[in-house]
Amino acid sequence: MIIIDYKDTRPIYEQIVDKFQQLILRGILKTDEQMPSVRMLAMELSINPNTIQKAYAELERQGFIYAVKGRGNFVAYNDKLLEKKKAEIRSKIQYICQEAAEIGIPREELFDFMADGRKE
Amino acid sequence: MIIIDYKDTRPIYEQIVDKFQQLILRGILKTDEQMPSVRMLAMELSINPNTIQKAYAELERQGFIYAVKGRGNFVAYNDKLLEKKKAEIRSKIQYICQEAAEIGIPREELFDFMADGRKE
Amino acid sequence: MIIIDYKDTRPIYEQIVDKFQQLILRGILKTDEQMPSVRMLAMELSINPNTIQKAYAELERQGFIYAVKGRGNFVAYNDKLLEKKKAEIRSKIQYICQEAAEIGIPREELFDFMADGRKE
Amino acid sequence: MIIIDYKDTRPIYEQIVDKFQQLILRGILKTDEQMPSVRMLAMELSINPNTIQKAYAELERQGFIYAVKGRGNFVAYNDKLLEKKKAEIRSKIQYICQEAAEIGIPREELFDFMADGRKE
DNA sequence: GTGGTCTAGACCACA
DNA sequence: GTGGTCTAGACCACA
Repeated sequence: MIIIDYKDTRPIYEQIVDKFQQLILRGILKTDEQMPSVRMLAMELSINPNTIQKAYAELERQGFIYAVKGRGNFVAYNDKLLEKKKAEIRSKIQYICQEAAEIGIPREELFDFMADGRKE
Repeated sequence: MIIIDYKDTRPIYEQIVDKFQQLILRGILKTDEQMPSVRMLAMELSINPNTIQKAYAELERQGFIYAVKGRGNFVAYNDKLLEKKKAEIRSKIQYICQEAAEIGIPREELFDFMADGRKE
Repeated sequence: MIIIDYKDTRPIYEQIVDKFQQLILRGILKTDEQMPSVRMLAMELSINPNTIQKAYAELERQGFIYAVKGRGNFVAYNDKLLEKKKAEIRSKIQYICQEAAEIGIPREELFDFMADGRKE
Repeated sequence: MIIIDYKDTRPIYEQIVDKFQQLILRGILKTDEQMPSVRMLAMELSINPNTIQKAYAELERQGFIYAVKGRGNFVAYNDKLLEKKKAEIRSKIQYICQEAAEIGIPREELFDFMADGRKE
């Protein structure tokens, strides 16, 4: 379910957070479904349990999961999560637009970049 | 000319690199114009000369400036730099598009995000 | 494995880069094998960690290794590296050939120089 | 006669030394001919007289010129200079051959590199 | 004065 | 423990 790309420049915990966000937002992990336990997942991925812990803490902070002491972590999907994630993406896009504007790239070209991506 | 944002999560040297890229790509710094000296800029920004050194080394590696020992650093603008920077931005946009696609955000919405940014 | 020659005029970090390039290109260090950690190697060679850091950053930039935060640096050998290194050597040879041509040394003599080296 | 390339990575004094070596070895500057004065050349090239001084000192050290106090610098060409320069080039070639050998490039390929250069 | 290299050592994020 | 960034400051080559 989760595959870590060690050649990815992003930290491992971030890759895990991203992956679970996708699984939850796309409905592959359903509300109240149990998340894999920290230890199991750490074993499965051969990584440090601390790293999973950090990823889960971040997912909880963002409202994607909730922890029940002694029982584990569970999916906490609700309608607002998608909105949050969208806002995040929106903010990233606008940051790049600004970067482009600062060196004089017209917005039309950015639209083209998006269209290009579709074909690849 | 250069302002460091200590709230920015990016390292200082990277902020400096970005800022000079803009100044050069926008033509504010002209070809063969002398860059501020490592020591002077370090003093002006109250940061360590090594940090400026690192930023300048990166700019040189990317082809934005060239160093002449004992004389200083100079702007090395050439036509391909803008193309390179565009390719970089294009790649970032497509990465985000993919991220959006993975959670089911239609591309039309991304276009809207771009349009929004224009008004702000 | 790595020996620094203090009589060498080249900077230390460059000697380290060269040495690791050799070890990787000759296959002595295999793909995905872990590099010695920055601190360990610094201790072993009795030089400053920053210098190793600089060498590793350069090796990463050239595509010889990749860094994973919190885990270490790993060999990233790929087929193109040898080609790149060859192109570098080719360029050096042609530079010297030109130097020789400028003072009227016939190319045949240069071939002899190469042959001489074989016996030494 | 002398043109400095500020985009050349080599130091200016070295470019000057190289250029005069060529002029002398090719016989364009004849034995006992007077060299341009340090000040004149510095003015002409718009560079620091110290730099010319350093270049001339190096040329003298290598036996290419000799200084007469109060009169100037003069060309000291003799048969051994060409031999010296050849030995220098020979040494550079053999260094590169060794570098190539260390990563397993067969000597035949180096011969090809030389041949290639001829056509370009 | 100008850039480049290096040391010594701190502090942070990540695993 | 591991890499990455940064400071403070020295020393060298070059102009």
